[in-house]
Amino acid sequence: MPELPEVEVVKMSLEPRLLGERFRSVSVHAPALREPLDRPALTALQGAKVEALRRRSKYLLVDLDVEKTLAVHLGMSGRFTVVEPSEPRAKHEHLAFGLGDGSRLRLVDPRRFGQALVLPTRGIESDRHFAHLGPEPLGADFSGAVLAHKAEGRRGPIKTFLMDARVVVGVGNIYASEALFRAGVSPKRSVARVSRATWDRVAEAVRETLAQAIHEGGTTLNDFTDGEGNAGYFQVSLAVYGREGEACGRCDDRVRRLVQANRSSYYCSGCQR
DNA sequence: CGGTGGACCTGCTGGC
DNA sequence: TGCCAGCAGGTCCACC
Repeated sequence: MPELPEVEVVKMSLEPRLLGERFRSVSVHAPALREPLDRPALTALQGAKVEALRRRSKYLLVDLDVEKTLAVHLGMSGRFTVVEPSEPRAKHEHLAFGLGDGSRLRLVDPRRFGQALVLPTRGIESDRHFAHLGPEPLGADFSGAVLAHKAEGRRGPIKTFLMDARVVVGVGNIYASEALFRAGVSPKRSVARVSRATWDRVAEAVRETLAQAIHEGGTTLNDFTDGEGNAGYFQVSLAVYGREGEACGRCDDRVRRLVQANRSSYYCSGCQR
């Protein structure tokens, strides 16, 4: 489900709802997501007040007034939403925080690839989950020059390269295909054969694709929603992802699918070289 | 050393 | 209708 745009959309939608709220209660229902949940650390957040919401990579960061940050990763199937008090516990509701009016902030994640970590707010960047991460694609530290530099001495296809969080964070399987279509670059192209000017085009395409997806509320393929349960609509704007066999909107070719590093890539061989 | 394949999990869809 | 294979938005790690 969630790549950078989806996490950003969840963050923005939860912000007005959570800022200044206190966690009146904490319920931990699952022993583990990707990692075992730290039940004592999570339950110790009872009474803490939300001071800020941030995003780093695909992690949603909830800064609390006890010098702790709740870091939530949605994995493939996670949903982090506020629901009414009357809403019954969902089948895969692994974690929930009671709020002042009786509603609750809950993490539902059927596949359990997500994470919920309690980390010290100060120095969170040096935590093992964050230390290796590359630049934010929508930040000032990301550019064609950075991509060109990181590609030096590397081999392999550009699509896999863009999905490497050490290179740039937040670009997952959907937006890697979409950005490469926008840039007119084949997902099969070796990073060793990309010119400096093309790296600039790729960096720009990544930025534009992600920014547009955020603007359109993220991509809802199956069940993604923001923090209030609203679906996104970028799926309507997808040019190639999930469109194998359909006509390319830009030339007379048809969209093809191939598998790279065990993931489906979608592209148009007519306009992507 | 870097890149790929498999593993982790549940649920849905399509073919027989 | 049932069963099974294949696939799904992420990430880590063993193995070439």
